[in-house]
Amino acid sequence: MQLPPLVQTFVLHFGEMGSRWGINRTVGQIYAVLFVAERPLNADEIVERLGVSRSNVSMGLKELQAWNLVRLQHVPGDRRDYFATPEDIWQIVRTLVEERKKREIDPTLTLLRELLMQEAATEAEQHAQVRLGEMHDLFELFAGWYADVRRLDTDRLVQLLTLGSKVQKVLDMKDRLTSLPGRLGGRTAKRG
Amino acid sequence: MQLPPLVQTFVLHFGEMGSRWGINRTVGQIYAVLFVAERPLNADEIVERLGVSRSNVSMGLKELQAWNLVRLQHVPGDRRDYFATPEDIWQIVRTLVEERKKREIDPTLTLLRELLMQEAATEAEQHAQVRLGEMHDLFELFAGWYADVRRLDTDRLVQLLTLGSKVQKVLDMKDRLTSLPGRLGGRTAKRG
DNA sequence: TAGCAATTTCAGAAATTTCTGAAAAGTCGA
DNA sequence: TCGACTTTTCAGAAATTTCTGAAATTGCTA
Repeated sequence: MQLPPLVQTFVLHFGEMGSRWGINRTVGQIYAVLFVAERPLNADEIVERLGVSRSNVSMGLKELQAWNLVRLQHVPGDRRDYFATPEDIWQIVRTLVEERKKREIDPTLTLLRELLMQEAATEAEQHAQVRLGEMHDLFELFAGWYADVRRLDTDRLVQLLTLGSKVQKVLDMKDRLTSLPGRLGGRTAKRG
Repeated sequence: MQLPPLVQTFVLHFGEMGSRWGINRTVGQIYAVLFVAERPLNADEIVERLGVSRSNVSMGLKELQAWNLVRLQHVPGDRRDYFATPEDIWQIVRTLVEERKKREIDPTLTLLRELLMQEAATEAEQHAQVRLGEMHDLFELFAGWYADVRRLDTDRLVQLLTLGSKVQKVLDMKDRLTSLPGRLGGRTAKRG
């Protein structure tokens, strides 16, 4: 691995974290290298810096592009593909929110819907369906939340996160000023 | 695997999703079985339903307890340990928020702090530090957000998620009624 | 302390994921 | 169309993670 110490530490850490974020080590490292790079890099430059195989970098870049976490660019007079992370760090947040929804929420929501349509034969299944109903409502709430957050522009996103401990106060305020639709406590919001 | 079809489908799916959520298949399946169960189950009952080894269930339960996702109970006159998922599904949300922070945010935040303390020798390292500074601020914002959300009671949590497409409106409202601390756009909020 | 029931530990087996090298496919200018 | 350069694919190797069975440990009762 051919990197200044400070950068190397960051890249290695990001590689390890990758596995906790659903991407593999090399993909995490590639992202990290591109994130701190002063200019777009081509695949061979990444190979050089990380000391992994060319094919591994190729696959990693493909995955990062699928996640919309890196952008393909071209340098005039150079046929090779160059890659960079989007300049706006907030774009990353929006991307991650979107991908998480797609990978972690939506598939389960689809399955839960199907299971709730089925006829429960036994008593055990009936009880299970009640529980699955609760989970369905929870996931649906999350799906909506993620979808909404994704649509926020950067300023609003920053605001939302900066609210911090004031979330409580703002919710109180909202409470006073608007009427809430439907029932909320206990069983989560009722479907259909 | 000894389960009614509907439950089996759910359990298998949850096992697969587990890997996307940073837990392994069996751990996901154990959680799923407990979630739909009508009463607390002991380890052997879980072994029976899932068809995995006793030791695997033991380790899985240990991990779920570490995550605070299952609770150990005792049945009078029975020496065995019984396990159940907390009755309040919103407790799960709070738990997951907390664990995500602990596993995904905090370690990176710590590292970034350290790297920002270091003296940058080269120009490349100086540029890297600027980028790491941006990432640090982002992670700090997230850490604060997670910490705040974790503290919300169930009603507020439901409210927050139910806001849905009204997030934008509420932020506008907040904008008008309160003064915002510090700078927000462009470079994320400045440190110390 | 012995004897039994339950749980935990852990080394190695099995399964899965990641990575590589070699070959194939794509792209461009002449 | 050829040839040089670049990227992609993919079968098998390597690494990692998960799972198991056997043994050790814990805890209880007598």
